[in-house]
Amino acid sequence: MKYLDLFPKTIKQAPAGAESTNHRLLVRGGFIDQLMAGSWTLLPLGYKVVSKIVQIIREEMDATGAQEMLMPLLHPKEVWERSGRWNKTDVKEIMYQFEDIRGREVGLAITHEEIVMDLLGKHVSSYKDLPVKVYHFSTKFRNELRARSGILRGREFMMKDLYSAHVSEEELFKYYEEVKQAYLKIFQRIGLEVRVVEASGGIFTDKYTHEFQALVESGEDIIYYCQSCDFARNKEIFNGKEGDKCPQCRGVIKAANSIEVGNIFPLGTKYSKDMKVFYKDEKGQDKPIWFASYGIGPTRVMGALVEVFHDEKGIIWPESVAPYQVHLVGLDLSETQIRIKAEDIYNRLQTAGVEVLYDDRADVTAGEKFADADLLGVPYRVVVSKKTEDKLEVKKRNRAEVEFLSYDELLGKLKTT
RNA sequence: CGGGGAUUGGCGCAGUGGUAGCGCGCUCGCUUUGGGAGCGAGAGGUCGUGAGUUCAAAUCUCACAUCCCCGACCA
Repeated sequence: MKYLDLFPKTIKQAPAGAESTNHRLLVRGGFIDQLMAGSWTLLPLGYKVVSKIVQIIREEMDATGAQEMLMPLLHPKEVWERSGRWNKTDVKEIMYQFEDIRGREVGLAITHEEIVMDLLGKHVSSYKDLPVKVYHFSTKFRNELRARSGILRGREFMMKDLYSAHVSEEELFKYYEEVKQAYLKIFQRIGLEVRVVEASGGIFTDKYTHEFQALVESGEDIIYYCQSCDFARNKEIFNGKEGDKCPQCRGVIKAANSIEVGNIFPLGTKYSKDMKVFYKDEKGQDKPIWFASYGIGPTRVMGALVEVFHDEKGIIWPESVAPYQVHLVGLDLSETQIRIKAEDIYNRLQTAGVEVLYDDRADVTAGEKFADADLLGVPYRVVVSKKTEDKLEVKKRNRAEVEFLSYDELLGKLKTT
């Protein structure tokens, strides 16, 4: 991509009142744009990052045997009445519910348990039809009392939600563990350090659930975790304080701020019973379906990454989700030979399958180009100029030193990382 | 929904009663080119909305809207 083709341009000043890091940097870099409170456009750069996060999630979901599909966002009241959630106070608070022009009552998707149960009711009749593992990436609408923290808490956001249906509790928890491991792998690939934390189920279940919490100082959640073992609990269900002994291993409990980037819910047979969706076992008897749901918000993950990986100049993307691998900066482009060389490097990198953002602006000073490169946070900055002669000046975004490499040496470096 | 702050050109801001300004950005020209350049010339605003006070309102009063922050709530 040539810089001049990129939409939109970067912005020098952050929007007034934008305090959270992800808000400032993502807006300044042209990754996202705010339409109204809690409602964001993913601009081309932001969409690229989210797409990479989505692809990593997709690969790991598929690896568990789950199948991708796509469900509607406009839901009839009736399907939500079957679970009893349409009129639940805490659901009504966050669900956009309204009448269409014919007076039909509909709601915008806050989650899809009801829709999946409806599907199971139509398509699952025997134990032979189970298990079912389906997921989709789609928009969730939640009318938060207060949208905030940039893209971290919107009223409309992207979510991957996976649903699994099983014949028994044992089968359910076997798969539940498998998904938990898949989630850990996803966050590891994305570069986000997370803790698996016990938490309450909110509007989904009365049982405890597991949250995936990224440890970030600016996070709005507070978790207590053990320094010696994997014990961790959300503040909302932890009766203790920092410095206490771990109930699991007697280690020391620490408190930390965090951002919830994923959540898995072992819902049990509640939805099956509430919505009267059963399967027939080997004896021909109706049995409730064991059900679970699993969510990750790719847009929130992008925001969390910025909260974790940045410095005073801008974003520092992990390589697995960066919008480009190389930010090629051409300086002294008024000199024909240098322009030819820069374009040549650009073309060769692209042919080699490297994603390159090429700053080909001729009327902009070096300082401005470097500032943009730092802001956008692409992992490798490669400079072609008078000074670089027959080499390329390569600098990693997260390091201070530069090195002068040949094209082949650069390519080798990119391939090995 | 409670508390606080804000709303003036595309963005960031100044302007405490007398007919609106700065920086950045944008357009044109010239000069520049290793850390957000210089000079010159331009374009661009019924000052969030509505009502009120006043000879006169961006400025004072009231109401509303929107955005941001804190709280309650939450992927």
